[in-house]
Amino acid sequence: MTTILWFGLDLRLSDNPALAAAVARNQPIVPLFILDDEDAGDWAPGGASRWWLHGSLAAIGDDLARRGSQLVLRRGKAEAVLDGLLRETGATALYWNRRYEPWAKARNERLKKRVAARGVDARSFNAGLIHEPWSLQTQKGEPYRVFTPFWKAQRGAGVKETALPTPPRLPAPTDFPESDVLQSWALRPSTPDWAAGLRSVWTPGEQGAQKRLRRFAARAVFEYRDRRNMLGVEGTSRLSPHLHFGEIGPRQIWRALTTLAVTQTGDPMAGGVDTFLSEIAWREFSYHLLFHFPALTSEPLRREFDAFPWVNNPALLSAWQRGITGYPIVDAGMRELWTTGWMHNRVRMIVASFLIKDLLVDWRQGEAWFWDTLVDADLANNSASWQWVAGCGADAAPYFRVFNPSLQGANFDPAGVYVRRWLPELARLPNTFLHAPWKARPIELTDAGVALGTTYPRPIVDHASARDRALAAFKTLRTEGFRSGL
DNA sequence: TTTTGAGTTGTTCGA
DNA sequence: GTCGAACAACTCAAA
Repeated sequence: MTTILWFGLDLRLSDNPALAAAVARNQPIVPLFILDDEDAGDWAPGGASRWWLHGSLAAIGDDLARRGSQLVLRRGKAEAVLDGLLRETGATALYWNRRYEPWAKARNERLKKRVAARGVDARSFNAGLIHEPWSLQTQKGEPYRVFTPFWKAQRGAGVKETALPTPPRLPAPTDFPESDVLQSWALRPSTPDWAAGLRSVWTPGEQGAQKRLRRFAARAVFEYRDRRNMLGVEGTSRLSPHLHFGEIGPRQIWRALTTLAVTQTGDPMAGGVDTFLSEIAWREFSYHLLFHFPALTSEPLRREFDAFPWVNNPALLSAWQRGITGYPIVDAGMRELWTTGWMHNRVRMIVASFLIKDLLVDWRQGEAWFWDTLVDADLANNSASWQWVAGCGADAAPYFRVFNPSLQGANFDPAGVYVRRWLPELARLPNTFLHAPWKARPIELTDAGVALGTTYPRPIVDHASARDRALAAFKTLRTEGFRSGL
């Protein structure tokens, strides 16, 4: 009467519906994780995500062991792995929390039918979203295409479900099935080991997630509205990778912050809570879009962008990736990404705008780079956000919104803390020129130890003319409307 | 059915 | 230095 509990992007024991349902069944549980790269195809986790996944699996493995259980690791196509394991264990139930990536959704629906046909109680639950993508809809019964009405609907609906407790023990089978050794999956880099910067910043796993939440709730959330765009301070939650892997759920965050705000002020949305939860809602909106418009990952939602004259220039793309564009705020961001697997949200917009509008490089190239380098790489968020900046997505940025990198730097990093942290070669430049070194006089560069073109690059494009070029290119588009959902 | 108000994150220009 | 307008036109959501 064994239950197989199949983990995915829900690597936590608290408030985990599939786990709670398995425990309630009161039969032996076999916890399982499948490394299903083949199923995921192009969207198998990238390098930074794999590093995180290793840590997260190790953490939940330990948590399960402390509760008398054991995480079973298998690799391959999920349907084949599950066929085998159902046979090995004679399990009569298979529970998991839902995923929404198009490849996973299709696979799991197929799998559920197949397994259920054999008499196995196959059930899926919601651990990853506040509301299922099909449960929020406009009055006409259609998916939302604009964020604000979506957010109003979501806020109005709130979080009804109460938190599910962490089970103190999981009933164990007499024997656990064989498991791969985590190390053998080689999810972490070895030669070269580029993960030192990641290790110094992040603690994958449920406990790391709870710690981040506590830290954010203790202080930063109440200043979130004012400080989230300040690059020199830690004004954001840094919960994104934990959320992606489901080490914490959005409902847990919602409950924790609204409860805190009520206690302190009587208003559940007080201070920065409303602003922060609207960012959580952006994540939900991205999933909403991905669910209803699965082409989101690789095709512009607005059809007219099919004809956009993107520039295929590997040298420009490479300069952007390596953080040698000559625009300090862009280069600082790209190096923060490379070093830590994460980038401040404001800077993500700046570098994305630069790639798309200043370099006219196809947004999908940026999407792919982020996919490989971000520890929080998330198919819904990544796709929706790149489309948003490119102007081809839902509720997209107007075409004339072109970020000026030196102005953005001056506005959001006025003291140069962020740029100096990631570009030490510019550290001695005075603030006046830090975000536009090409404007400094030779003597000022020399004094700061900067040799443009040698120790730090000259700008690879002139922003003013690049802006004009982008505006001209975007103007050629004629509205053709939304890509069909199917 | 028709109408209406609104739509995450910006920049530049000219008064 | 500061401020408002212009940068398009369209689509979405709801009344």
